[in-house]
Amino acid sequence: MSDHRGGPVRSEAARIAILDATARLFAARGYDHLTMEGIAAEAGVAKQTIYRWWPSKGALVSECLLAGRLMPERLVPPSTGDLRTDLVEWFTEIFSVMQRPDGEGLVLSLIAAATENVEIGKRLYESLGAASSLTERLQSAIGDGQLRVDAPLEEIGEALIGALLLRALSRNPSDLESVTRLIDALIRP
Amino acid sequence: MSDHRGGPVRSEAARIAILDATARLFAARGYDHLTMEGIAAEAGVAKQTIYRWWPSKGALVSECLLAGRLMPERLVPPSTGDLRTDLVEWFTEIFSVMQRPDGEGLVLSLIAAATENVEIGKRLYESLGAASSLTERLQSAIGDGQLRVDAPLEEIGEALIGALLLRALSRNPSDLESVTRLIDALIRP
Amino acid sequence: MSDHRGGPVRSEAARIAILDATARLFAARGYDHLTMEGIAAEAGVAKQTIYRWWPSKGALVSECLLAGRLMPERLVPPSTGDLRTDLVEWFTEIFSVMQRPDGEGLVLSLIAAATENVEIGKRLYESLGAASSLTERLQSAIGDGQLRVDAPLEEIGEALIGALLLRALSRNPSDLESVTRLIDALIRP
Amino acid sequence: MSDHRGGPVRSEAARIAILDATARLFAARGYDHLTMEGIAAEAGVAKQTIYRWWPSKGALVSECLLAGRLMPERLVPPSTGDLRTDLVEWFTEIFSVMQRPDGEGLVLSLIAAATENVEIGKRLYESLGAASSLTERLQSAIGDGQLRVDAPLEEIGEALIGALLLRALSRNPSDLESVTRLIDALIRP
DNA sequence: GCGTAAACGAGACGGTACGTCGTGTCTTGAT
DNA sequence: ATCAAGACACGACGTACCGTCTCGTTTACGC
Repeated sequence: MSDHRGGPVRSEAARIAILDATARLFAARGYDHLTMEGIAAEAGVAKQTIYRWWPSKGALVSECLLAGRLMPERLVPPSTGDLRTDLVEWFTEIFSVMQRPDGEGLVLSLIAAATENVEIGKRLYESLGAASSLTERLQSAIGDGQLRVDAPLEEIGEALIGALLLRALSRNPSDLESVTRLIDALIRP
Repeated sequence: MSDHRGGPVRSEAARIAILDATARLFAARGYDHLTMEGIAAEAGVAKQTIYRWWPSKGALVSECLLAGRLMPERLVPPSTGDLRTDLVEWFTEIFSVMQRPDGEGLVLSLIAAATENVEIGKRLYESLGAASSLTERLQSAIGDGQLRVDAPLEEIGEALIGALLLRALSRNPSDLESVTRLIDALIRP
Repeated sequence: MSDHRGGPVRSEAARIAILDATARLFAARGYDHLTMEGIAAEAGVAKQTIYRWWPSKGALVSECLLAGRLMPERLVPPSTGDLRTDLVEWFTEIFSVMQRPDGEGLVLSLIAAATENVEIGKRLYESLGAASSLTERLQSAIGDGQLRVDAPLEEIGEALIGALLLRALSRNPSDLESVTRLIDALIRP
Repeated sequence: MSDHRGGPVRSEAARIAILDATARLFAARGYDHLTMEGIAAEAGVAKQTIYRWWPSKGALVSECLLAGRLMPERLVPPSTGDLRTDLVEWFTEIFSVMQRPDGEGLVLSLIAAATENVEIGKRLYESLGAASSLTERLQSAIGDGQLRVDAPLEEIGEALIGALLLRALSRNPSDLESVTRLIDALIRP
C-alpha cells in the first residue's frame, strides 16, 4: 500500500506531547504569547521536531482546534423546548466560558489565530458549534413550529456567531437583556 | 497658565509623519508585519519619539483608525429607496474594498489589531460604519415603512457587521446570493 | 577462530563510497565545511554506517590522509644533483599545489584537521613527505658532500615543514627569494 | 573632526566584558568550544551586541590576541649571554606554558583559530614573540659574536616557530635533547 | 535449505549553536 | 524639553549538524 520501506516512524509520543503543550500554553497565556520555543520546552521536544511536522504556530493551533483540544467542553445548545431561552443560555455560556482571568479570552485568542491562519479561520465557524450543533438545534425548532420552515438557518447561525465575535472584539459585556434582544432580532418573525 | 518651562514642544511634523507612516505601512503590509522600527524608519523619526507619545503599536493604529487614515473611503450605505438592495450593495462593497492583492485583507488586519488592543476593538464597530451611517440608513427605512417601528436596529447592525467579520475570518467569498440571503434573514423577519 | 555467527560482513562498497565522498568534499570545501551528514548524503549511505566504523570526522579524514586520498600527487623532492635548487623547487611546488581557488587551501584544511584530531597531527609530518622522501633526499645530499655527515636531518626536515605551515597560516605568499633564503638558513650553516 | 552628531556611543563596558569573556572561555575550553552564545552569556551581553562590532568568533579572538589577552605572560627569550641556552629555555618554556590539563593546548587553539581567520594567522607569528623579542635576542647575539653578522635572523625565527607549531600539531613531547638538537641545527655554523 | 543476526538505507529524535529581527529602554549631542 | 540616531539586554525566530535511536530490508554464514 505504502511505499515506505522501513526507516524510523513518526513518534506518536512526541506528537501528543507537542499538541498537549500547545493546548496547555494556548489556554494559559493566549495565542499571542504562544511561542515555538515555549511549546518545544513544555513538550520536552526539540524545536526541529515541531518544524518537521508543522509549518507554523498557526498550523499547530489549527490541529489542536480540530482535535477539540482547545475547547473546554462541548458547546452544544441546550434543548429544553423553548428555542429562545435555549439560544440565550447557549450564547451566554459561550461568552462566560471564554473569559479567563489571567490572559486574554479564549475567543480573542482564536480570532487572533484565525487572522493569521487560513485553516483556523475556516474551522472557527464550525468549532464554535455553529455548523453542527447550532444548526441542529435550529432545525429541531422548525419541527416544533418555533421557526418557519423556510427560515434561513445557516444565515441565522452566521449572524449569531458573528455578533458573538464582534462583542468579544468590542469587549462589550453582554448582559442578559442585550443577548435576548439580539436573539429576538434573529428568530422573531 | 501652563507650567511648561522651556524646551521645544511636541513636534507636529513628527506626529503627522508617524501617523502617515503607520497608515502607509498598515495598508501596504498589514497589521502583523507592522513594526515600530519600520514605522520609525518610514517616518524618519527616532523610535523614542514614537514611544514618548504612544504606548504601543495598537495605540498608534487606534489613533489612525479614529482619524480615518486606515479606511480608504467613507463606507456609507447607499440610499436608493430600497433597503434590501442598499444593504446588499453596501455589504458587497465593504467586502470587495477590503482586499488587497499583496498582503492580507484590511478587515483581517483590523481584526488582528482589535484582538490585541482594546481601543481598536471598541472602535471597530463604529469604524465599519455600523454605529452611525448604518443605523441612520436603517432608521430611515423605518420611516419608509420598510422596517417595523420597533425593529432592533442596533442588533441588526451587530449581526450584519458580525457576519461580515466571520466571513472575513473564514475567507468565504461572499457571492451576491449568499449576501442577499443573509440580509433577508435580518430585515425580513 | 571468529565468533561471527552469520550475517553480512562490512560492506566494502560503503567503505569506499564513504572515503571517496570524504576526500571529494574535503577537497572541494575544506575541513571546516565537512559534515557527517554531507558525507553520508554524498556517499549515498546512512549516517549510522559511518558512525559504526569511524568515531569521528577526524578519524575519517585521518584514514583518507593515510590512504593518500587527500594529496593530489606524490610530493617527492626532485633530485637534480643540487640540493639547494631541489629543495626550493619542492617547497615552492607544495606551496602552489596546495591552494584551491574556491575554499581555503589544502594545507590549511589539514592543519585545521590536525588541531582537532591527534592522529592527523601525527600523520601530518610524514604526509607532507618529510619523514620519508625529504629525509632520503637530504641523506643523499650527505653522500654528495653537499651536507656534512653529522647534519641533523630530522631537525632540518622539521624546520622546513614547520616554516611551511607557518607561512600557510600567515598567508604569506612565498616568493622565490624568501624561500631560497629560508633554505639557505637551514642547509648552509 | 568627526561627523558623528550625537547618538549613543559604543559601550566600553560591554566591549571589555566581551573581550574578557572571550579570553576567559578561550583559555578555559579552547577555540573549538568557544561559542558566541557562550561568550554573550559569560559577558552578560546580548548576542547582537557582539555581532554589531565583530563579524565572527575569529575576529573576536584576533582582537584578544592583538590586545595580549590570550598569552599568559610575556614570552621574551632570556638573555643570559649564551644564545643556545637561552633559546632552549625559551622554546621549552613556550612549550610547557602552552599545555593545559583540561582542554587542548593554547597553541593548538591558536592554530585552529588561525586556520579559520586570516587576521589571526597574520598575527600568530608576531604574537609568539618571534617578530620582536626573538629577533632582538638574535640580533644581540650577533653583537656577541655568537652569530655571524649575515645570519638570516628572520628565517631562523620562522623555522623555530614553525617547528614549534609542527611539534604542537604532532603532539610530540619535546624533550631537552631534541630541542637542543633543533636549535643547534639553526644557529650552529 | 533455513533461521538468525549483523549491516545496511533511511531518517526521526533531543540537543546545541547559529545569525537575524523586533522589542522597549537607554544615552548622547543638537535644536 | 524634544528630537534623530542608535546602542543596549532580551526573547524568539527558523536552520544546520550533531550523535543516538529505531525501523524494515538485505545479505551470508552455521546449523
